Amino acid sequence: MVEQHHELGPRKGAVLNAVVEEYVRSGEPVGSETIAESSGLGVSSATIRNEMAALEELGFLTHPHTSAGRIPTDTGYRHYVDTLPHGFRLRETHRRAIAGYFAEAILDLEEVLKGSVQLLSRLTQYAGLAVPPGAAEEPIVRLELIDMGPTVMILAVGQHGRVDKRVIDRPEAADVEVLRAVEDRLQSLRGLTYLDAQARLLKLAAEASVSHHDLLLHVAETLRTATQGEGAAHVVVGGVSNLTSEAQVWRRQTLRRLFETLEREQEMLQVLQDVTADREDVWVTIGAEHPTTGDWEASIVTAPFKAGDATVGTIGVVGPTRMDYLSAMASVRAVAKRLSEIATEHEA
Amino acid sequence: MVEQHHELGPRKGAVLNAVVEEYVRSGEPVGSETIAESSGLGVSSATIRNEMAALEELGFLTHPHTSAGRIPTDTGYRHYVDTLPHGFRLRETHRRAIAGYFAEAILDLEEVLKGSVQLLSRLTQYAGLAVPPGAAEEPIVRLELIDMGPTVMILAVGQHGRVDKRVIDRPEAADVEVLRAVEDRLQSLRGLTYLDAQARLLKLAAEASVSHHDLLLHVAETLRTATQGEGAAHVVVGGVSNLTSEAQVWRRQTLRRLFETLEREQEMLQVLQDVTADREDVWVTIGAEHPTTGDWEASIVTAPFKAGDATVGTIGVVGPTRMDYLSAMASVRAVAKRLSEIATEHEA
DNA sequence: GCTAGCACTCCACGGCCAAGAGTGCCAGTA
DNA sequence: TACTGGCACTCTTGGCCGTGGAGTGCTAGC
Repeated sequence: MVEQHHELGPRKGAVLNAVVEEYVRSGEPVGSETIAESSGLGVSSATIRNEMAALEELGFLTHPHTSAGRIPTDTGYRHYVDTLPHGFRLRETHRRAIAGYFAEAILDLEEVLKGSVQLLSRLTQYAGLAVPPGAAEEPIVRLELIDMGPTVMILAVGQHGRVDKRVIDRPEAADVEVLRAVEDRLQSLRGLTYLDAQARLLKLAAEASVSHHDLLLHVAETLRTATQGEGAAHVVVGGVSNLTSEAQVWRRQTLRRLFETLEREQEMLQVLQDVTADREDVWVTIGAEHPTTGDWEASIVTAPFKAGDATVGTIGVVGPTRMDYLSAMASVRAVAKRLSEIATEHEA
Repeated sequence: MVEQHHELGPRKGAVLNAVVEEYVRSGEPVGSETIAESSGLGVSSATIRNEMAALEELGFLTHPHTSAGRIPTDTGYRHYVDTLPHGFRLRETHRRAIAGYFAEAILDLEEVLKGSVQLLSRLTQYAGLAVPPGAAEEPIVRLELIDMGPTVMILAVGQHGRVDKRVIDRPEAADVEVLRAVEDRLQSLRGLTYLDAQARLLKLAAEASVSHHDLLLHVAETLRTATQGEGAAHVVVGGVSNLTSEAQVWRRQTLRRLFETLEREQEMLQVLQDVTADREDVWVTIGAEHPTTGDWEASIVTAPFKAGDATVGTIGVVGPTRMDYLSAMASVRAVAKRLSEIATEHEA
C-alpha cells in the first residue's frame, strides 16, 4: 500500500509532503514560492507550479480558487501518512507525560482508559476516544442476587475487574429462600466466561422450576446486556472542548454534526470498529475514507491495545483532517503500547 | 423577592417583559415600534421609547449602539423570571414525552438520571445536567473482598442500588485465609451508612492485627472516595451538542470556555452546588449572577429532587442567557418532580 | 401624561477600486 | 527534454464611500 504511491515519483512526493506539512502548520493555502524556498529541492517556483498542477490533476491537491495556493485533498493526506517515516520519536515532553501518567499504577482498567483519553487529548489538542474491552470472553468470578426489599439486584464481577449490575422488580415467587437457592445454583457458573455463562443459564432456566425460572432468565439477560446491544455500547470520550479551539477553522454546522455523533455511543462504537477493523498497529482514517468522518471533515487516529495476542480494545484521537498526523500517531501508538502492557498483565 | 421588583410599576414591567419575550423569540434587538404593536398596551411607540429609556437607565435593558433596538441585561432577565406567572402549563408534547419516559420503569437511579438529562436536553434544546445522590447517607447492604489473583477488589453495594468498587494491589500478608477473615469482620458493618461505616472501619483498623490492618484501611478509603473528594465528584451531562446549534449566536471563545468547564466534573459540581444552594423549587441563575455562568454568558435552570423531605440530588439545564426560561423551568420542574417520586420510592 | 413629528445617529450593504498573492503558460536556454 | 524567467491573468481581501433603513431622543402640541 505504501509502495504504490511511489508511482508519483520522488519529487512529486516531496512536493506533496511539503505542501501537507506547510498547510498543517499554517492553515493557509500554500503557494509554489513557499515550497520552492522551504523544501530544499533546489528548483524554481515555476517547476513547483508544474508539479502542483500535476498533483492537482492526480487528485492530491485542490484549489480554493484560481489565484490561491494549494491545499491537500483527503487523498493527499493519505499519501502523506503512508509515506511517513516509521522511526519518529515522540517529543520528549510528551514521552515524559505518558511515562508519568502510567507510572502511578491505577488498577481499574476503566479508570485507566478515562485517564488515557484525557492524556491523549491534552497531548494532541484533539479529542480522545477509547473502546474498553468487552465482557464476552471475561471469566466470571462472582455472581450474586442481592435482596433490596421491593427489588433485587443482580451483580456480576469479572476476572479482570468489571462489575455489571442490574436492578429488577422482585418476581412474585422470589422470597428470601428462593433468592438463596438460585444464588447457590449460580455458583456453578463461576469461572465461565460471560458468554458461556449466558448459554448455560438459558439451559438451566429451561429445566428449572417456575419460581427459579424468571430469576435465571434475568441473570442471563444481565450478562447479555453486558456483552452486546445497547447497554454494552460504550465509548470513552474526552477533551472534546479541544475541538472548539479557535485555531481550528471548523464550520459551525460541521462541528455540530461531530458533537452530535460523539454523544451517540452506539454510533461511535460502530465508527471505531469500522476504522480499526483488524489493524495491528496505529491506523489513520482520513475524511471521506469513512462516511462518518467524511461528514465531519475529520480524521481519526486509532490503535488497538491487546492482552497477549488478542486485541481487547481501541484507543485514539479524532481531529480535523488538517491534523498533525505524525505527532498524533506517535502519541496514540505510545499510549496503546502502555495499555497493552497493562491489559496483558491483568490477563495473567 | 418577587414583589420588590414591582416598584418598577406595572407598565414598565410589561414593557420589559415584552422586550425579553420578543428578544428571546427573534434574537434581534427589539425596537419601540414592535413593542407598541405587540404588547397590547394601547400606547404609541413614543411612549414605549420613554419607558425603554427609563428601563435602560435603571439597568434592565441595553443598547448595542445608538440606533439599534434594546436587549435585556442580566438584571432584565432576572426581573422577567421573577415576575413569571406560576401556573404555566407544560406544552402537551413535552408533558407526554416526560410521562412516556418515566412510564417505562427503570430501576437504576444512575441510568434514570442519564436518561433524564437526555430527555431535558431534547425538550429544551439546551444541555442537561444532573448531580446524583451522594453515598454518605446510604446504608450498606454488601461489603466484599474479591480475590483476583495479584489484586483484590473491594466491592460495596448500597441500599438504593449504588455499587462502588476499587481494585488494590494485594497486600503481602493477605492470603486467602486473611481475605476471608477480614470479609467476615466486614459483615458487622451491614446496615450502617457509608459514613458511619468509615468511622467504624478506622476504629477497627486501629485495633486490628497487622495482617488485617491494611485491608481494613483500604476498605475505609474505598468508602471515603465514594462519599467525598475527587472520585465522588460526579456530574451527569448530556446534549452538549445542542449548545453548538447555529441559532445560538455564541462567540467561539465563550463556547470553548463553557465546554472546557463542562468537562471538569469537580468544577461543575461546585457550580451546581452554588446555584442550587438550598432552594426548594426550580431556580434560575442568570449570567453574571454567578462568576462561572457569567464567564459563559449562560444561564442555569436547576431543581432539587428529594427522597422524602431530604434533597438528594439536582437536575437542570444550561443554555444561553437568551433562553426560553418559562419552558425550561417548566420542563425542569416536571422532571424533578418525577425524580423525587422515584427517589422517595427507592428510599422506602 | 401622551403623542406626532422630525432631526439625528449609526449600522448594514453593495459597489468600487487597489493591492497582493498566486496561478498558468510560453518562449528561451542548458 | 527538463527547467526557468517572465508576464498576463484571475481572484480574494480590505478599505472606502454612499445610500437606505431602523431606531432613537427630543420637542412642541393636544
